[in-house]
Amino acid sequence: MDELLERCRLQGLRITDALQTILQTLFEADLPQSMQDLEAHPTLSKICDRATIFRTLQRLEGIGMLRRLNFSHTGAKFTLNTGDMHKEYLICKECGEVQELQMSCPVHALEKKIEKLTKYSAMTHELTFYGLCPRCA
Amino acid sequence: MDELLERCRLQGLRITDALQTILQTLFEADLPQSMQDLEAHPTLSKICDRATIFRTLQRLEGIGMLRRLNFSHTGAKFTLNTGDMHKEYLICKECGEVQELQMSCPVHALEKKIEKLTKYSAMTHELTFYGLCPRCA
DNA sequence: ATACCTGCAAAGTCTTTGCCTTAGG
DNA sequence: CCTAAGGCAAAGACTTTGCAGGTAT
Repeated sequence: MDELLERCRLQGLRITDALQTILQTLFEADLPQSMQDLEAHPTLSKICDRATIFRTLQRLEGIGMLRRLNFSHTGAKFTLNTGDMHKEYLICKECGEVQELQMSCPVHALEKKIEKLTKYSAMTHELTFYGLCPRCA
Repeated sequence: MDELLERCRLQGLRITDALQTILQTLFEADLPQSMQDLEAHPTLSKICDRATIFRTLQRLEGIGMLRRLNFSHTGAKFTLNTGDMHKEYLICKECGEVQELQMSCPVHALEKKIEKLTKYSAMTHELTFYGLCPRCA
């Protein structure tokens, strides 16, 4: 957590209550959070408003600390960017439940290949699985 | 194309001008189309309005004829669902250019495994690559 | 004839901005 | 101090819906 703040500081961000609380929230949440999740967060909702959350997320994404995930149906969600490693998710098409998948990235090597092949740079990818959870099936 | 219409008919959809033109457009377009792309389409824009496009896409997706792709930045796009096969795409983070990737699906087998492991059914996935195209880099 | 479709316009839903104030470094 | 960050309210950008009238089957 302190390390995260340090990274922000080095990138020139000011350490405000909003910033700290947003980082804290994302840090504690084991699943990606949407703007709305954050707006509804008991602590966060008290100390800052929508616009601040929005702009803070924007800044954090800007310095590469956040990964933005674009899930169908549920809209964008954010999660802390922890280096090379990243997780893939499984979403229920019906109720929107998000589940983290335990596996190493199956397309990492492929990504490099595409980078060479297409002359695109700064490659990243998003891999998301969708299905019906047992309850909704 | 006739086969597509036949599938619609069998599913109980009425063969209207809007339906035919939308299918035609998606059929001819080699890349996924967004609501806005379709609204701006010279032919389509003349014969029906936004709401009709929206509802027609909804119906087509409902009977499994469309695949909805949720790309970052650019919003949802649609492409005809051609059986088991599906394509993956590479998007430029800067200008939004969409490029089709020539490869067989690298996570098909994995999908089955996850299906068993998680008890989710009707599994699908979305795999999209993002990068900076040569011009934007 | 009768569901199903459509157009228009309006209501939603989120995301994003402008502008002036506050406060971190 | 000086500039980044925040609050509030309003503008945007799309997506979605209600309702009255049209049309495929």
